Amino acid sequence: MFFEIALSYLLCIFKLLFKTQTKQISLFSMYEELKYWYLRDHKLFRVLSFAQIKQLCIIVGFKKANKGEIIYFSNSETPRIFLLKRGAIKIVSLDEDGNETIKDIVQKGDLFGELTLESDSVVNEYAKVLTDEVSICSFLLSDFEDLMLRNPNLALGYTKFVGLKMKRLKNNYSNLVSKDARTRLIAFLKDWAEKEGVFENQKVTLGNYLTQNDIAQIICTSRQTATTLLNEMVESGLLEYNRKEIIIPDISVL
Amino acid sequence: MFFEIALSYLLCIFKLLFKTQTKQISLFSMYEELKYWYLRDHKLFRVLSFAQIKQLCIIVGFKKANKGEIIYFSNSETPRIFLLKRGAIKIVSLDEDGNETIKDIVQKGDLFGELTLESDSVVNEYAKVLTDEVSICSFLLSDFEDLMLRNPNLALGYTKFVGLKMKRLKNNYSNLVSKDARTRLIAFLKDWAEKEGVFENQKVTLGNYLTQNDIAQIICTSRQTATTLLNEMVESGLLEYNRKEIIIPDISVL
DNA sequence: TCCTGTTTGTAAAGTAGCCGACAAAAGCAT
DNA sequence: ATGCTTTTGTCGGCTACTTTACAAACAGGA
Repeated sequence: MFFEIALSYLLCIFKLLFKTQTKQISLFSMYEELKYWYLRDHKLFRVLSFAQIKQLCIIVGFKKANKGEIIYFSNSETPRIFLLKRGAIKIVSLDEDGNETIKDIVQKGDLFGELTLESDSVVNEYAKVLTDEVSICSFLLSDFEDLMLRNPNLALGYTKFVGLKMKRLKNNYSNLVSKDARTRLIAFLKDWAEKEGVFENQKVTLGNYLTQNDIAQIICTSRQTATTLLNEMVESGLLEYNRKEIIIPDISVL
Repeated sequence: MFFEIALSYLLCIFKLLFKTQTKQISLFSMYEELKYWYLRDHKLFRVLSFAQIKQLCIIVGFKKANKGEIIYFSNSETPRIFLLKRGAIKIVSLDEDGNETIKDIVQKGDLFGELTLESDSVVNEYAKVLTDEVSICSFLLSDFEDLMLRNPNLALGYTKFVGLKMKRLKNNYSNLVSKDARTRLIAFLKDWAEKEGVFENQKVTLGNYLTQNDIAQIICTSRQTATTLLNEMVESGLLEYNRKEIIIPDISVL
């Protein structure tokens, strides 16, 4: 098993600081430091200075969870935005008829939660942990709004970020309308490869934390169809597939 | 042919002003006045004061067009945001295979264009005028960004606005995934009624500027299916339908 | 190790909605 | 009116998918 990333970060910073300037560094300030790094490496917050982030202290929660765990985050008393620091989760929504659909796969470094800045109580969403373990930090929507009001650059950046999400969704939408399941599967695999794949020339290796059922839901088809398509692709040599990893021998011919 | 709306508006204001206070009002300042009102009645800009809007002068273009006209706006040299002042248009996108899909129906008071603040040259979109005539004004994306940087409140408001669009799209998406064509048609009609319908108790009247083909594209089905469904609904008394208007006798039973 | 729940594989039957084809109706310009 | 274009109505065949159903393979805990 691995240590919590927060801990390792802390340790690292701790060591460094001890060597150079042990005196006035309290544990509290190290905690602040940590928050800084957590936010710091999200591109959204790059526009802010070190001092600014430190000052703001908007992170109010850390959380760690293991595979299979379910994290409820919608209709919470106080709306929050979450930042996934490690691992991957899926956002699942339960509609009135009781069937669950995958809204999104959130990976390391991604934000999720009330991204539209308006909490709507109607939707019933929760997150399910896909990887061995995840760590998540969160801040209050209201704090974030204040922060944006004081930093128009951040607001602009955030708007573009939401815009990007929107563009992706639009793309999925038009795929769903005009392309068949096979094409959608290929598009999804390419996407996934681009985001997380390890490239060796044309060969791409993906750590596979999705079941075929997950994949099916993402590309909006039935589990059986997804299974058949995947096996067909394995058959024709486009793919190597098992529960642990997916290898695409040559992504250019996918 | 009709005159440019800007011109006619100008003329109108011009006349009025001449009667009351001819002295210090220059033509320039009247033009400013006009811009003010155009922006003013979009809720997004309510956070700005009269003086602020006047100062900003971000509107750079007016345009008027008639039914059936096509307005190209994507991949223009300088990215803009447009504000539809009157009428309705559809945003159509042409994909690589040459089939056109309706991206959006834009009604009076709505914004369209590079809403995500990032121009992407990939998509090939244009607008087609649906109503007898429309008037449109536009401003430069860069001006708008500057404006937001100076008015964080506006930036926040805009983000929420984009978020709302996103929410709508998400909703459509999940309808498309889990509901059949009939349900989608009903959902669309309800939506439309809410946005533009004239209510008399449970009876709603809609000015119909869409062809059945348009409707079909909006709910993502074939024209034939849409036609059949509509006729079925007329048959069963849920609807009165003709090319000019749609009447829903009782929206509660739709 | 076995046992149990989850995930994957496969087949057959059923179906919503697409597509092509054609005709009638409506709108529009001359 | 007269033609010409767009829109609407209707039919049947077709197909990509869903659903149901069951079995094999796997994974993880006791």
